[in-house]
Amino acid sequence: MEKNKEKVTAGVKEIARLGKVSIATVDRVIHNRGGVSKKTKAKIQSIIEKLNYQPNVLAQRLALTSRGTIRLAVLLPAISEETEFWQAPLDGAKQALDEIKQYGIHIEQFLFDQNDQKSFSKQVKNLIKFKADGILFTPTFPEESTKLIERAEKTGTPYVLINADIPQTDTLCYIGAEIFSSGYIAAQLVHYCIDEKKKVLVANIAAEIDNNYAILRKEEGFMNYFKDNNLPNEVLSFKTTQTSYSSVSKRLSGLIKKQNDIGAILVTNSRVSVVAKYLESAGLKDIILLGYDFINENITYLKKGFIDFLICEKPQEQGYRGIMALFQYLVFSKPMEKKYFMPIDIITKENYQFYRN
Amino acid sequence: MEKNKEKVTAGVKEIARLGKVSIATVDRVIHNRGGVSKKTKAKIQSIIEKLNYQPNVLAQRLALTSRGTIRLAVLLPAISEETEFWQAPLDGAKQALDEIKQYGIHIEQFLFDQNDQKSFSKQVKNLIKFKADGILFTPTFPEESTKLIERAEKTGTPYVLINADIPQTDTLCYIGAEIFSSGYIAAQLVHYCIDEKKKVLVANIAAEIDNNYAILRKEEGFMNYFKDNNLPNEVLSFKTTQTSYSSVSKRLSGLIKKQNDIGAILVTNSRVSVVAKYLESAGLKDIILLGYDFINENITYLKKGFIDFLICEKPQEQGYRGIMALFQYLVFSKPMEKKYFMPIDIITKENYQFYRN
DNA sequence: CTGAAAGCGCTTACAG
DNA sequence: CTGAAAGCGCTTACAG
Repeated sequence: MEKNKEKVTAGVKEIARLGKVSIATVDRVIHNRGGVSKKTKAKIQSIIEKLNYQPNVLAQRLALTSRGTIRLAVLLPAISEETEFWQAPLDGAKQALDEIKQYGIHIEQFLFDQNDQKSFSKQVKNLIKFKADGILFTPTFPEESTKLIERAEKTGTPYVLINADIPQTDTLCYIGAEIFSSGYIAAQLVHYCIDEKKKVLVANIAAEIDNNYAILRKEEGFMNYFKDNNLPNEVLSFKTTQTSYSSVSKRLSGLIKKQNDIGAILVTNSRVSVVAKYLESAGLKDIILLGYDFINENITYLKKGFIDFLICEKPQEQGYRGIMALFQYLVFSKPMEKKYFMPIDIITKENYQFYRN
Repeated sequence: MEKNKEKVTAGVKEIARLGKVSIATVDRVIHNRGGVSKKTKAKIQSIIEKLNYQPNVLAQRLALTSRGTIRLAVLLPAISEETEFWQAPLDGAKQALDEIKQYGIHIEQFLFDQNDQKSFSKQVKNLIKFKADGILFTPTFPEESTKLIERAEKTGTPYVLINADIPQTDTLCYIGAEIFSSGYIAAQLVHYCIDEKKKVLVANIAAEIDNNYAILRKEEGFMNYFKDNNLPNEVLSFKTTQTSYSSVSKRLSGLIKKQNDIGAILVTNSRVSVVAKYLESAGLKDIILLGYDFINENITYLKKGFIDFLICEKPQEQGYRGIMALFQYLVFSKPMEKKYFMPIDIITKENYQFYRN
């Protein structure tokens, strides 16, 4: 390999030489640590600017290695029979950990039952006992989450919300989709796929609905598309807190028998596979079915042709970015972005095999 | 911040201590550099395994900083009036450079006119003169590209192809979409959006078509979807090497007057905005229009509703990943993936604002 | 075949 | 307010 020997960037040493000071002083100026005379500070700053100095991140990190472990807490729903969705953010967090564990990062998991508020509260308590340096979580239960946030702000602990934000709250950092849009675009797809005379069914299948901001907001986005575009399609609503297949299929079949002109069904969360299973058993191939999340059961029905579109928001990347944001913030004081909106991906039978969660 | 002082991972020093050798010897064993007695080597290896030693990448890189500059060459089409598409991979390469320039990486650009084979050949010559340590390029002209590859393989220079592969050639590393699928999925969308009685038009608008593998392969994918699914839609073909608006619009309007039942048009590359402009001027709002690439002109017509779907394959990320792969390969001997398929993204009016190229 | 020492660019006690 | 020195974990001449 042919190589040059010239330096690409000047370092603290060079700045110190030009400024006729020690590198310790240069470091003080760079990081505004104080204890430097105005005159020296100005001189060094001007040199830094002239040289367009860029710190060597490698060396920075290396020098900090000995500082001890940083403890991050992850508070997310456990995966359940109902859905494996939450595996993805956890995988993302682990992937991040692999990249940064060398720098003394430790992650502790606090998993709760997403249908049980008490289990959430309990894990919040454990988390507080753990005294994390940073927190990654999803606000499944808004009230308890708000308490956690208040506590974190009091102790100055940085935190990142993923997957869903808390409405009307000024959270430190949210990484996830703009949920309204994520419902809105589902409606656009329906609009492309069905006739104006057909009816549309919105199905909310979750143990907890009224308190579930993500579901409500998605539905809102969905309905608004029809309003905004003056579409004449009749939109029906279907809600159930009984998420088992037997219960859902029974209620669905009753509804579909009454309403004969349903052209499309949107399931507002990852439980779309339950509906797909019903459509398969009932032989209803012509209804366009849309839902959320790239999980195995859903992919199965996507392949079979019973699910037509899955909308996904890279949950794994959300976990990954969340941990990385905390890391960068804690180690390099890098400010966190208030809102980092993930892309809203459209997955079909023909592109799912290339998708990266 | 609460912190632990315990080490997460043992380093070479600890291994040296346990093995009663110097760290230089440990290093020799780790990297198989030779010059170590069998006995010592075995001893050290067993310690390394027992400790599950993971090298500190930071320190590795830092120690290599002084080794001099690595020179990477980027060979891509220049952006032109015709299309700004190639800005994205270049931006990606620059983004990668920002992250790694501290480690002595230099990038030289060789831009050519994608409608002029001679300009490609000329830049290949310049590139060879440059004596790059690694090459990132797109094989716009397959024959010349093959020559470049042969030369690179002879000199042992690693190279990465982006955006399009060379068919039937065993290239070292390809980063981009599976192009056939990228046409196939366009057909799926058409299938969802139009009636069986409607006709479909495939438009190839490019100065060079017969030699353009990407366009041909996309069209193949598109046609195959209709075949595979026994769709009755008549598929018409439209080809022109005159890419200007005046020429395209004239020919299109002639064709559309003759064929009155066109329900959808697919443009096989980024020139879809030209067709959109025509549809706008002709007031043809009901024709579904699909094309490729997230570029400004296309987004404009997406917003206006004349383009319905854009299919994108993250060109910026392709450039980014390409440079990173070369960097990792040259600096850390990390083997390159033979094929890294990008996701095939579907962009509409309602999700484009969250897209990350 | 092996080791002592210098260096990568930064941060951090510590001394003055 | 300022500087000399040690250290982060690794690599690399150089000496033996």
